Amino acid sequence: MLNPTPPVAAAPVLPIDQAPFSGAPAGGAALRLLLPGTALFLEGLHAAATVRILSGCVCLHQTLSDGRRQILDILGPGRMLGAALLDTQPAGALALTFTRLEPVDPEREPEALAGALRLRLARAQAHVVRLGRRTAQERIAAALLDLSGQFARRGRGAAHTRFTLYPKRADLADWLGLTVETVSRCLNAFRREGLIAFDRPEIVTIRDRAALERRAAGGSAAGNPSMLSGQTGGQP
Amino acid sequence: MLNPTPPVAAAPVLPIDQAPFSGAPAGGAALRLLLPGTALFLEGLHAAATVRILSGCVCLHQTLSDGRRQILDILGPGRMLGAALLDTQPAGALALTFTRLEPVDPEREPEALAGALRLRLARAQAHVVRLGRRTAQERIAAALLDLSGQFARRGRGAAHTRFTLYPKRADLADWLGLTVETVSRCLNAFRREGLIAFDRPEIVTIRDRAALERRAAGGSAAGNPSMLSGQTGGQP
DNA sequence: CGCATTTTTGATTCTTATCAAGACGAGTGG
DNA sequence: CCACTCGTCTTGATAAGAATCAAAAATGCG
Repeated sequence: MLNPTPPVAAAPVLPIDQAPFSGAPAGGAALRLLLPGTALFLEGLHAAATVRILSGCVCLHQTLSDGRRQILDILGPGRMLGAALLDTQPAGALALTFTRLEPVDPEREPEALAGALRLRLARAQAHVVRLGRRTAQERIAAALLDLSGQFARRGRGAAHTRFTLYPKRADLADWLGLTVETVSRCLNAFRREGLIAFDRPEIVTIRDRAALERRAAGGSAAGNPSMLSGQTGGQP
Repeated sequence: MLNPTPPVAAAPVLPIDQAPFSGAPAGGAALRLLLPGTALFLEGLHAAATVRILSGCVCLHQTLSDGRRQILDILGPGRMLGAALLDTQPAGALALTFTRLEPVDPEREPEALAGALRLRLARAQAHVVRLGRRTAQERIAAALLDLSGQFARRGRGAAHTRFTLYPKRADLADWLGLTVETVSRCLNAFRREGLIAFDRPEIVTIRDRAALERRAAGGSAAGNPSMLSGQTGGQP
């Protein structure tokens, strides 16, 4: 079990409040725009830095001693990031696309911070469930549902089923404990079966959400209609 | 991927403040003693109930729609359990041995509660790392180190290396996303190699902690000395 | 266009789940 | 005390799933 994902073509590692492309919007508080691939240096982060994602996508990850990388969570708009949400473990964050951040003052909204912490825990536990004794297809199906919840913009009325899959195949692999090849095979299997559709690998459409949910819950191709599991989060 | 663990020979499911064998110790606050196999009903738990484990062992678990069970965490003395630490997900707790609980007043020690929440998150993330793309032996090795940290009573001076493995093989399997057979095979492989020792399956001695740490970090039998990973928690 | 990255597909190997059955221990009842 | 049962643990044989190895398409960029 090896073959660490080759070191990401790393953008410069920056302390969280020196991210590139800073802007100063109306309110006076600094807004930040991150380039895809920008790494936020969160390990020895000083206390007060907490931000909220306005748009884009960030992954939280941990690099293991043997070079393997484990992505802990993938965060979309509305989710928070920073000191209090950071644990003792060495961890880092990486922008997966152009991402806008907004500073959060923990004094002004302590509730939001506590809520974010609970959300992180709930999602971490949901992810444990996704990883424990589940097949590759179950994991991928659950991941697609999770990400669609975070990144599909819901029109009023019916939910849009098309969304941008910001994490690349390698990111999904590192998140779900699989290999790039397996991720690709599963996605294409789902496409052949008509559960999802995509022309370019990054734009995914969910064609049969119910079937995907069955897959995520352990139902095989021949559907076993049962309650769905997991799926925590979504846009607040 | 199936074969749900057969339904645990379940003890009665009780609201957390009606656990059997209640006692009233000196302080006036109620102490509770749980029998092995006692299930604490945590799903729709009303707000104020929070307890601290004084002795024994409790596992937090989630039962999936298809009957499979995922153990989220295994808690030893000092760890807390209850409302604020409980997430939206349907979850339950199970005493794995005789367990004494002490009620905690969130008003009197809000810090402890916040700390417990952070510890839970840190451990959940560590567990994600354990489950993601790691071999059975790596998972078992990491689990043994974790549990020894929580359950080996440290004499002053050198740490004791013998501890009670409260979770049974089936519990370990449900925790680590493996099967009972694989858990048994790994433990016996470690024993044959002299990393650990046990006469009865429940009393384990760590004979070569450094080697176990290498295994947990991904080193094969032919050791690759590298930094250890994971292992969060321990007795406070 | 040519190069680098990402994605896809195929062939093979390895790990672990699955299926099956035996060993051990503790508790029960004759 | 022993035969019996039940639950747990162990061990073996086989098969399914995913990793690995290898290489070809697709995509994006300078």
